[in-house]
Amino acid sequence: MALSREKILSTAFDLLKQYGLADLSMRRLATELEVAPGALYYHVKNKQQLLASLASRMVAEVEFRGPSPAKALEFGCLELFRQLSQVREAAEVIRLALAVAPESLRFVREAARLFEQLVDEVQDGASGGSPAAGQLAATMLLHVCVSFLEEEQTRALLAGVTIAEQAPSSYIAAVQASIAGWSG
Amino acid sequence: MALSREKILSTAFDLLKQYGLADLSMRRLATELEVAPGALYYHVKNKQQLLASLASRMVAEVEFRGPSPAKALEFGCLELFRQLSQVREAAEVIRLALAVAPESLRFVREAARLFEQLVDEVQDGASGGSPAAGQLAATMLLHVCVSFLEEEQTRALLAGVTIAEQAPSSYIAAVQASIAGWSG
DNA sequence: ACCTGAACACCGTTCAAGT
DNA sequence: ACCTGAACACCGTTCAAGT
Repeated sequence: MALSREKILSTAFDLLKQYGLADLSMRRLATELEVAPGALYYHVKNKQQLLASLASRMVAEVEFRGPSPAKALEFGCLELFRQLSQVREAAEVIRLALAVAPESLRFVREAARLFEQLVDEVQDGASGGSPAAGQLAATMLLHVCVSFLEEEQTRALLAGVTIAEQAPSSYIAAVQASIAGWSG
Repeated sequence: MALSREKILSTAFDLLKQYGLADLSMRRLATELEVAPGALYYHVKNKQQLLASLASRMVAEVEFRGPSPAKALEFGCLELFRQLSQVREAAEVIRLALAVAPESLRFVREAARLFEQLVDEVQDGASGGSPAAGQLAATMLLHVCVSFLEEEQTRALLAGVTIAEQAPSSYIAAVQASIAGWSG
């Protein structure tokens, strides 16, 4: 089968899950795909862009559902934890994308929208929270989520146990604090 | 002058400030110090430990002062911004230390103590917030601070301007939200 | 005790040349 | 259009040998 951007991305994802970020090199990826290193650069611009695309894919399926903006945000964060818990070094990859192009992440766009609704609701005038503030809150929330996820993953690694898919109470507390702090 | 751990650390700090993390390699550092690369390993265990020590030094002088725990925390975060604003890639270096050994950072220990006081105050019984919760809140706060600092630094870099030492309102809002969310 | 020289096992990226 | 081969300019870390 010929090389393709899609094939590169999915193999990179497998490598990340199995061996971690340190072993996800362009050369290792090329070896895995049985091509020369240079071949990759015909399909992706560079390693940074590849990792940003990987981040998008990692959070692409997270959905926000709930009776209120606050509940939907909380739900989305729990979904996020479930989907990233088994992905080694998910935090670093997400942060890279957050630094380079936050709006490229569906999670950020959705969460920003919900934060704006949340502020509208609390202030219950209609003038509305500014979109900039919404995006700020959304990136903060994602930063908090991945930081706590990372802490749990590190803990699990050191303890030699597999991490639960269900987010621990400390994670939930941090998420609720972040949401509450923003809508107060 | 003979090589020493101290000299290595301060030169590494200079390199970080001037050229950024990507150019802070063990080999570059050795060249700057006019020694062979291997010489460094007589004084530091490895690059990771060197960066963790650098992180400690970067936040060592931040002090928390104010009439209440909440105000002191806010003050400390503003101090943090001032002290890190001119340090390129401060965020990445701090996060590394947070992942490896959070309690090695004075900032985390102090903030944890203040969060415990804060919770005691609000609940105004004396039984006390657990130390684990305090440290959790402290690491979250530091994660939020460096994430927002990073965002400002990136923005300034793209705009081609030098970042202000005074924290912007978005930073202050994020800090207040984090503190408020935890004491609610 | 402290440092050098040299090696080992890697990196990301580019680019002429081939098919 | 797509890929190889080979190079360029680097990495972190180790370790025998020297002073």
